[in-house]
Amino acid sequence: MKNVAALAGVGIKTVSRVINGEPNVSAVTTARVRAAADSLDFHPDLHARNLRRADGRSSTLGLLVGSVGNPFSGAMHRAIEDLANTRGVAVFASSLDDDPDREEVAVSAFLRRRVDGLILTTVSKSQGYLLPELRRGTPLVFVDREPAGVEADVVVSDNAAGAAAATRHLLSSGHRRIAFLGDRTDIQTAQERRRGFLEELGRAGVATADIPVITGLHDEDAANRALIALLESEHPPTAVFSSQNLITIGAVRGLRELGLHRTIALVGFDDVPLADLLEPGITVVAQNPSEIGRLAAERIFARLDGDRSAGRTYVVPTELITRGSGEMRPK
Amino acid sequence: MKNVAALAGVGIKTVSRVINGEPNVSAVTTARVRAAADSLDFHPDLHARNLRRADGRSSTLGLLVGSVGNPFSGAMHRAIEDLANTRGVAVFASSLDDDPDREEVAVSAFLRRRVDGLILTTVSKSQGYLLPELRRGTPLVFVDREPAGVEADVVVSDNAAGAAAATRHLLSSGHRRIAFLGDRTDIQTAQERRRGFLEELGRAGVATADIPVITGLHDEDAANRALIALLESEHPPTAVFSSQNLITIGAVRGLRELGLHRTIALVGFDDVPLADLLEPGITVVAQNPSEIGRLAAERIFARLDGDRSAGRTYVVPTELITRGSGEMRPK
DNA sequence: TCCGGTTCTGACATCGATGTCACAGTTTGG
DNA sequence: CCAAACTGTGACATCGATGTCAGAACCGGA
Repeated sequence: MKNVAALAGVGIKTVSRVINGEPNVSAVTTARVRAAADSLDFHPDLHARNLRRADGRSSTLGLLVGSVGNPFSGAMHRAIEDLANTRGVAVFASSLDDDPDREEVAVSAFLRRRVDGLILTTVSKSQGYLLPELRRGTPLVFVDREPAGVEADVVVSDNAAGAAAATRHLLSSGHRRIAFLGDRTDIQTAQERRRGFLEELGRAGVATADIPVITGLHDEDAANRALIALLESEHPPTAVFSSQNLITIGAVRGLRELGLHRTIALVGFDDVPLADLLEPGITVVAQNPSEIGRLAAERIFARLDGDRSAGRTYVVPTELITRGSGEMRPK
Repeated sequence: MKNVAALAGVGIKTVSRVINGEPNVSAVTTARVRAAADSLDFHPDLHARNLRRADGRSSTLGLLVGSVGNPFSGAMHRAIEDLANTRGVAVFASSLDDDPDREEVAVSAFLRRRVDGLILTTVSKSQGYLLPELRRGTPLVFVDREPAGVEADVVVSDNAAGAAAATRHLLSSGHRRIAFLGDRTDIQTAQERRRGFLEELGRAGVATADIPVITGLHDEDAANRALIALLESEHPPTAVFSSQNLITIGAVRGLRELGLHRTIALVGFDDVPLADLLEPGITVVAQNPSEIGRLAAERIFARLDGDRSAGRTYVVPTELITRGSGEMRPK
């Protein structure tokens, strides 16, 4: 900026005025400054500006997700970006791989960069470490999973209700022996989905004692192996509820390997790409990651705009999409 | 930092020394400063540091992709993030939706934030506007598509060779009338793939005059409709080469709608999730987005570490994965 | 005891911008 | 015609950190 000022033969403050469109600069001066800035390819330093500015905003958001490589996170990220873009806010994203140790490190990296707000998919046991930051006024929104030990805005899918709907769907086709394939139990949504599943069975009067409930599956392979073992056991289920997309894919592979994909019913939680082109198509309870992202960003910006209301939980509904795999009746 | 210094009863420079692990601070003072910093939940301001620091690095990278919601970009993003993480560098990502107007705006937003390097998927006609930045020493890596008017590192898939391999594969099954479904011709990779396709036909001595070459398809729907029109025409092709993943999906849907998915051969460029579970499985020429991302990040950091060699183009090989759809012979 | 060399520490300028304020020159209104 | 108000401009402090430098306290050796 100093260089621009020197080249234009004006004071740096006048350059600042031109760059920021402040009034009271003559047309001639403005033109001279513009020309100088262009010829030097000048881009104002947002961080330096932020340092002095009254509101101290960095026009930056931090996003913590499972992995930026996963479609659910990607869709959320995109929705957040779209809203942030309209305000000139840039988004940092960081992948956690559901590893609690990385959570606090990643948050700290964002805080050091003075993000205006944080949108996070929780992994660790407690988010108490965020309390000082919350008190400092940094808007916080938890997405996909509910936090522990912090009161803030939360945007989640209706996990229990979605799981219940999936279960009800299988029950209504006459299934009674429905296997549950679940993710690691330290993941909050995994618990919720299991709860929804079991409660729905309870409501239907199905004894849950000998229902196969398998948890701790965190990838395709584990799900695949678990399902095969189950189907080869003495009392195989007639239907399967796979409570996460990778698990669903693992389950589909397992069913195909045993040639049972037209025999055993399957409903998955979370949509899977191309699920409609498989034979049979995979029936799923779909989440709405774009809507989750959009809402989260909306909350952040509302807080930045001065909303001081108490933290609220926003529940985004899930949708049962029937495609064939979930409508087969028990043999 | 001033507050920490006051609370610990030392000068701010001493706090700076403790935070940065500089030598010559007594154990007692260090402990006092640490305690004060903890009790105030102090996070040093990276931007302020960056302002004064000799190297002027912001520990930040800018990434421009098609869309953070698309799996190809996601995989690339993830690989870049993983490498960046090992150096404490955070990554900004921005989606362009292949819209040239957004490119320069997004780059400018990154430049204002003083990113240490830029990794970009080019959309606009010319990247000449980046020359001043390049001269200034900001490392630039172009990924997926080659730039125009700028000499820098480039990491791309072997588009022409991949397309040629796909074409060869179809030719070897006896197909002669192979349709080409392509993306917008202003996208550089789309051109390359078309070139690879046509050249391979030429090498095989197939007259390209009456080969259906359709371009300008940018989404599933357009591809779907184009293929259906083609198959219902007077001289339908016996095989299809769909040169991009959304086009492949649209083509698969088209074939199914007409009941021709076991009759017309199909090879796609770019892998598609769950392609192996379809019937028939989709034969594709797969790219390696993780490797592209990894290489790009590696180049950026090499430049930051002082590599001054001339810009080079790195070509990441593609891989033909046969799954059924590409191995059907013409009827 | 005194000297030179460490070790520890803080005052101050600085990075690139903005906020405040003072000041000169130009209008405007009575 | 002069005071008041407005317009256009730049000097300087400031944001939160680090780099420089100088000074105080302490050390060991002659």
